[in-house]
Amino acid sequence: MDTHFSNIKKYYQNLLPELSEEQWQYFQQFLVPKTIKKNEYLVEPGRVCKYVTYINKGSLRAFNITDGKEYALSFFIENDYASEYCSFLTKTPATYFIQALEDTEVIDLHYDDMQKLYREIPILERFGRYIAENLFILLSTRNASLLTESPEERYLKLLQSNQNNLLQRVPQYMIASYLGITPEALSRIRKRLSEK
Amino acid sequence: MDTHFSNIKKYYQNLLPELSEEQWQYFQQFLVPKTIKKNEYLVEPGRVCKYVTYINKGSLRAFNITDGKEYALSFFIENDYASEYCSFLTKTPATYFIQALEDTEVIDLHYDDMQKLYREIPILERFGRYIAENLFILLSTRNASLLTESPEERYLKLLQSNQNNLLQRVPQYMIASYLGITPEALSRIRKRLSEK
DNA sequence: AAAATTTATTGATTCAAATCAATGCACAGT
DNA sequence: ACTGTGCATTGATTTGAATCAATAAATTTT
Repeated sequence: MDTHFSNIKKYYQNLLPELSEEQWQYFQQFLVPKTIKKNEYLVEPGRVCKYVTYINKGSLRAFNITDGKEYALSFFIENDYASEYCSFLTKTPATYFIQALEDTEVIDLHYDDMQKLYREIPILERFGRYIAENLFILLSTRNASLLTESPEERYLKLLQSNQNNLLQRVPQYMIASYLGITPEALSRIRKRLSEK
Repeated sequence: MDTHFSNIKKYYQNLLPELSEEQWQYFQQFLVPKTIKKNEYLVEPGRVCKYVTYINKGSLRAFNITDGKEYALSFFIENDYASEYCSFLTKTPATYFIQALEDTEVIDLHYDDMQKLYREIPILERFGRYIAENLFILLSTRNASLLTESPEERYLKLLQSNQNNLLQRVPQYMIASYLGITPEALSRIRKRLSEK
């Protein structure tokens, strides 16, 4: 089996056991593997994001720049789908960057192919639904957290969950901006916590 | 035609023109109209949210209480779907309240019926996908706003959009908590703006 | 219409994080 | 090994919003 596709195949089979081998083979034609070098962009503001991009290996971050300051919106790691999904869905220009944090192997699926596949393999609608539902769940949590928790609480929760060693793989200033604070503020929070 | 269902039917037909009249009739059986009196709860933390609830007339707000303080997560108005959708999707206990801001006419659809309908009328999967996608888009915007904008900017944007006169229908202290600030802070922002 | 309750405004003070600035540290390239 | 660049820490100061407290205005109840 093509090693490029073994992870993504597992991903689909897990979410969608109904998908037959023939359907998968058909689907696979539309998947385009590529690599993104460290610091290169998968998505840039102003351009419509035309792909959903499965991550085989590596990591990316989504961020925007407002008044010269960077704000990390999310991170993506192995087995995630990275996309400026709002732009993708509405065909409007992306509002943020998605950038590789390291050399990253991904698999693209084009918007038009995805729509075509929805028509041809209706069960994939369910897949699209799961994707959107999961993204919604993720964002809901983050939203409640930004609204009701202090930066310190947010940091502690991130520490606890620490998905795929994100904290070890991502520079601290990006974590800070993900938490909605400055690098200095995060440094002080860490100091405060270590003194306890 | 039953007046209860004319709005929701339009809603579905708009989003899903493929849906036949027979399919609609079948679907309609599972819709349960009810009314919620002002200040009553549609959803309460700790209980699993088993319905998605279409709003025919009226409004609701989602909020949680942390350290005795209320935080408004979102508002729902006519032609919205109100639900603690994370709880609904994952069958886990709701984490916040949804409360009627006025006497409100709604139409419930039960989780089990929805799953059943997905199997029986596959095209409805697409509907579920649209719902989740739209919720995701809404939350993305809010998220970026909470992360990158000042309270004053957030208030100005809310003023500009002012969906369905939300600002006229909702007390100021709830708007404040939606913006992530105290009522006092919002009062001062308004004063500052009016002095310009 | 009066009373009671809820909501909004204003002022004084406190507090947490941003900002500004300097230094220290670590790793990458030469 | 040396140099440069990017990242993290620490300190001093400023700033914007929270908090506490009092009053005023608006709504609801009786």
